[in-house]
Amino acid sequence: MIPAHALNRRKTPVQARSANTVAAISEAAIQVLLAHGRERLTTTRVAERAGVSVGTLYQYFPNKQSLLAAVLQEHLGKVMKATQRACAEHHEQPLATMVEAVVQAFVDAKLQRPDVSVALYAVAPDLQGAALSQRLRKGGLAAIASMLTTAPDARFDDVQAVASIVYFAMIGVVRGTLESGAPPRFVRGVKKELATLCLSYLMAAKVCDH
Amino acid sequence: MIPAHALNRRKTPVQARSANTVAAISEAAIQVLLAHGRERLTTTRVAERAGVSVGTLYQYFPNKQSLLAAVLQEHLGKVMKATQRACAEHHEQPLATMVEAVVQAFVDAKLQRPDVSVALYAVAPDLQGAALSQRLRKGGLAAIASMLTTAPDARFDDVQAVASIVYFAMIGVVRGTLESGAPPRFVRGVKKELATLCLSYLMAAKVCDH
Amino acid sequence: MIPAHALNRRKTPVQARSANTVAAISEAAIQVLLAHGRERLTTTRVAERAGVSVGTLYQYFPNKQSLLAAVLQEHLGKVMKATQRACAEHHEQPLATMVEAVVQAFVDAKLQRPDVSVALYAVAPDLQGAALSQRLRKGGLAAIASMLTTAPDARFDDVQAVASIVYFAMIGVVRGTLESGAPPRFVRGVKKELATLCLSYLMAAKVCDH
Amino acid sequence: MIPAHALNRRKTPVQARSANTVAAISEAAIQVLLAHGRERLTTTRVAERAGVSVGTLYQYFPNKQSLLAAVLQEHLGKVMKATQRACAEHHEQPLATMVEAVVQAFVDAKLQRPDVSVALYAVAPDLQGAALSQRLRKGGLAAIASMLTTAPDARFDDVQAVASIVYFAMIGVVRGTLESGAPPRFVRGVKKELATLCLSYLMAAKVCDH
DNA sequence: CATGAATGAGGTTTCATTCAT
DNA sequence: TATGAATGAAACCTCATTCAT
Repeated sequence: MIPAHALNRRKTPVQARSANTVAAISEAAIQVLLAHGRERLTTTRVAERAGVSVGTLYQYFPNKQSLLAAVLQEHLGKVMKATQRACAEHHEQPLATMVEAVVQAFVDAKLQRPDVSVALYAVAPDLQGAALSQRLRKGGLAAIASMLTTAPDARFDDVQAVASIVYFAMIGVVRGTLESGAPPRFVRGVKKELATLCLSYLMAAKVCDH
Repeated sequence: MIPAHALNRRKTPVQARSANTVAAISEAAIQVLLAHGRERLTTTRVAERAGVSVGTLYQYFPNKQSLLAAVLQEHLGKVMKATQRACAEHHEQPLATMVEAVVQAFVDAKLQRPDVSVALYAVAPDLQGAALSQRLRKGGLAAIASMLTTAPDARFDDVQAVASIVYFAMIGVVRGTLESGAPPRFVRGVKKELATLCLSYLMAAKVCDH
Repeated sequence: MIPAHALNRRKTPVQARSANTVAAISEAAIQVLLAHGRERLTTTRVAERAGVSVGTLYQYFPNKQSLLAAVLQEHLGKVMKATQRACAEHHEQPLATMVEAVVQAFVDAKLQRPDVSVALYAVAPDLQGAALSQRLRKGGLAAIASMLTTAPDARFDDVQAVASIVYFAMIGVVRGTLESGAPPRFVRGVKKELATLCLSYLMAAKVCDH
Repeated sequence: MIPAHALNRRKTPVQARSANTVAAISEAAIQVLLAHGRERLTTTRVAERAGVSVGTLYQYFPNKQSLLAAVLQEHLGKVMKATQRACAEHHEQPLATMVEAVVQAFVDAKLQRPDVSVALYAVAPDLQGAALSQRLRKGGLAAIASMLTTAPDARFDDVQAVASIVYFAMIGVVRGTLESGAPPRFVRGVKKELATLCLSYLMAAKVCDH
């Protein structure tokens, strides 16, 4: 419906004032999402919360979708970046080290703002958001797969497949736990289990002669 | 906003004709969801697709939410039922058997209508849907936990925690795979990996003296 | 911008009630145009004036443009029909008779609702309206040209060209007179001059040997 | 709504720089009109196209209407001036000479920028524009009427009426031809026909005893 | 003088829901 | 019971205009 390019921001803030405004709007979007839920997130409400007028909002975001996309992008982007960094930094390490590092990075990133994570689960499916999620998923997957290839103590028949199992399991466990309403503190405790889950699977899945 | 009881159906279809109508509407809702996406699912469109008038739709569902809730309920309910049955039927079996049975049941149920599964991911977050998902999640979790308790070859410190890891991992892997756009056929192939994932975790997590 | 098909009406009124509603809306559009001018013609105002809600308006017209197009179509259509009929009914007549008949028909049709004519001059240029005007112009032109071909007392080198001069002159004179704010009564008096204008031109333009 | 005096320009450009700016803005308005159409002509877009900021635009024009009025004024003014000059210069000439001169002047002026002529047809009706058109029309009419009075070879019962017929016919033919999408070159060819139209009418309309 | 970020009234359009037929 | 015309609140978005920098 909405052409893809319509999701980009309208103007890059040049003056300091603008930069603030844009940040305020993004943050307001999250606040409204948390306070009112996806259905009741309206551009007017977001602008109001950000302390600007609707018109201002539309100076920076061509439409509602693009605003949500930006917010989603920012959040999921951070998580993916963290994951990718962890992967990159642990090439050639033993499986156990890899797993622990990635799980740690992923969970910590998600828990940076647990409420936002949960709220955004509801936003992602919105049409264009799907494509975005897709892209980010691919990025994470690729990073994990390429890391696994370098493991000195394991070799896999189909790294892609193995990586996706691990990745999706990780995502699923964190999401499930968060959505269960568990306090972030508790979620953090899940890290150990998650590491066990991934590591034991990888050990079981690796080609045996190592 | 909408009181919980308003999500129930308006009248129980007593005549055969009514039952058909209700079924047609539910199915139409799914079709519209698939064809137009959540945002463009309107009661009028659903009614039209079902071959009835909006008025008729509102005879059976007090509001749009209740319609979506019913659809979601039906689908997720089936999956949960299948999972629960598998659990119940494999009490007191060795871990390996348990895991295989549950994974099999869960995945098969989800793949009954893979497109619908994917489409419904977008519907679930809608306010009341969250509560519904919550309930269904709890049901699945309880069934798995209680099954695991009876395993002759394993004992767990915190079955609840272990069960939720397994359950969420399962959900995550299936969801991730489906959303990646993988063909159902491929998803079926994931069953083996999923069983490995769960089983190896359970073996690693069990209290050691067995 | 707006695809052409989006200018058609949304549903054909089946019940008597609907037919009334549609008529009321069209008429209201004209009233608002006369009372407030093109710039201040809003769908809300039209609906209000028609005594229905905006929603109702949009049941019959997919957008504002289509409403205006319908009104324009109706008015200009009538004028063109009248012109075409006059042409058809005076094939093979002497030039003088032809001219008088056509001028008479055209002016009378326009003066049926002089205020509407004037108001609609402002509406026509709106993007899609241009195409519509174009079509109607072509219709009138063709009718006149084909009539002129049958004149027993004249032959023309380029009937198309001659016809368009006559037609445009007619349109221009009526429009100019109406826009000058002359009372309809006066405009009617212009008919004689208009006939003279057209006839003397045709006599001067015809190939001489008649 | 807008008081008439608000249509005047805000400051008279005294410095050369200002004069350039004003010209650039006017020209930009035309460009935008041609490229985007009346509906999508916005002050921001005009300013952008002119290479200045909106603020600057508002330094010279108190509001959008005044900008359009200025553009219209400029264009129609030229046409009227040309017409008036031709009239003034051919007092006391034979009818045929008069007609040829005026037609020539009018058409040439209009064809100076045919695209602009067409585009401006859409702008004229905008509320205040009507008054402007009115004024200009009157000017042209008066010039023609007063010229006709001096014709040595003709006398008219009602010069005003005769002049308006001629004038409106001229306007109508040129407008109709331009709006038909005919290339300017072709329109130029119409001049001869137009002269015939006007002259033969005047001959027929004059009081006979000459 | 020029800039362009900010404003916010107001326009178009949608859609869940009702109710007379 | 079924219908579908009617409703109108409320959403999204635009754009003329101002004013602090």
